[in-house]
Amino acid sequence: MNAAGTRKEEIIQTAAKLFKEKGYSAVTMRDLATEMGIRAASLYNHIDSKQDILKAIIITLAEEFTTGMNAIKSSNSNTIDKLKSIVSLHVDITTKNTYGMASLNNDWMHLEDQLEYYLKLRKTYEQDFINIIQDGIKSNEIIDSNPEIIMFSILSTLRSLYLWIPKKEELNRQELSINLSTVLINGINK
Amino acid sequence: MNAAGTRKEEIIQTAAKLFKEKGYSAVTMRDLATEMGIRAASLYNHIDSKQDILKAIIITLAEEFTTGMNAIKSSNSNTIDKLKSIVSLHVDITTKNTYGMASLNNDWMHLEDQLEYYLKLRKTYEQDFINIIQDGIKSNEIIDSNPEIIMFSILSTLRSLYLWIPKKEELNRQELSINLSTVLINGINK
DNA sequence: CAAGTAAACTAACAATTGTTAGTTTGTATA
DNA sequence: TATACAAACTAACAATTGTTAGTTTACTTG
Repeated sequence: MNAAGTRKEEIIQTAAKLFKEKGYSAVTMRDLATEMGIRAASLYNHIDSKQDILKAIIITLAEEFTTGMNAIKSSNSNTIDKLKSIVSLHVDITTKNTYGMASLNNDWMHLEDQLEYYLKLRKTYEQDFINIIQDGIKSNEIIDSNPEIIMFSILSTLRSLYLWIPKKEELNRQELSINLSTVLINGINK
Repeated sequence: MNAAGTRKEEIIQTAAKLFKEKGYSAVTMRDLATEMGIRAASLYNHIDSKQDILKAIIITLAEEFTTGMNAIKSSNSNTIDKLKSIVSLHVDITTKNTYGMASLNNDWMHLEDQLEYYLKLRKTYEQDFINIIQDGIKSNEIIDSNPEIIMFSILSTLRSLYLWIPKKEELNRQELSINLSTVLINGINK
């Protein structure tokens, strides 16, 4: 039983929560222990190092995004539907792990051994995203504007979801996903 | 001559650069001194504390945004033009101080004495932004969608500009501002 | 009951942290 | 030439950091 529900997983989730509030560097192992109601040394019965925690949080999420993107790009939907799927992917993952998304966005540079691997996953993700946009421009489905600006604009919003979702509990996932897609794709001009 | 060009200002700008790369907590006074080519203790001839540097970076920027927003909301432009002005405001400030924008976005929670003041400025800024959107919905200038989602979507993109502007040197400010306004306001659907 | 094990503990470490005190150096001004 | 001052320096501090070693506690299982 080395999956969810273990003590290690509890520690990682608690760490993610603290990392969201103060960032990886500002959270001490004693902070984390206090939050868990134990002593700092006791943490090491379950995890190898502080770095080990960060790695678990970030790499898990980055791989989820990679898996999701692979499914989307190999589907035979049109461009608009692919973009809507990307929005849903971010809403889903962020809803399930709001705390972890903060680390993914803000603390990836503190990865040590896994930094290169993370950067590779991110770069591939962004390239896949741009390819979808470029296909949509060629097929005349979306406006012929700078693909990087389009991606940047959408992705910035999706990457910031972790800041915003916790405050909007009344809005369910599907509803948020649809609203966001509308605003991002159709704009707000009347 | 206590403004730009002083040694203190050099230190603050260098600090902002390091803070962008690793975050406030992960940058030590010795890191900063090394980057300046001096010893850590020498920094204290010019600044009061590490916290003092963070305060200078963040509060200066936050007040620039407040000033800009006050000008926009008291203008008698229509909603679309006000939104375009907000885009320009962010592009301008971010272009002039890319490093500082990283601290504003990611290290505000490490403010001590000035935290409350910062939060007040931010809250007011967001409320002004929402008011502009709500006015635009009432006057039928923009679509009747959730105002918070609209603000969140636009503001997320604008707040992420600091990550993106340094990589796009060929694109000038005005061009970027126009492109972004188009995508954010009119969407990408054809 | 005996053995094993998960999970906590105390105590300590070497390194690093922000900061202070006091001093030296070089340059500009009176 | 004497004075002042900006800006660097060395040396040290008390506190905090991540981590290790070794031990104790309380269940669970054979």
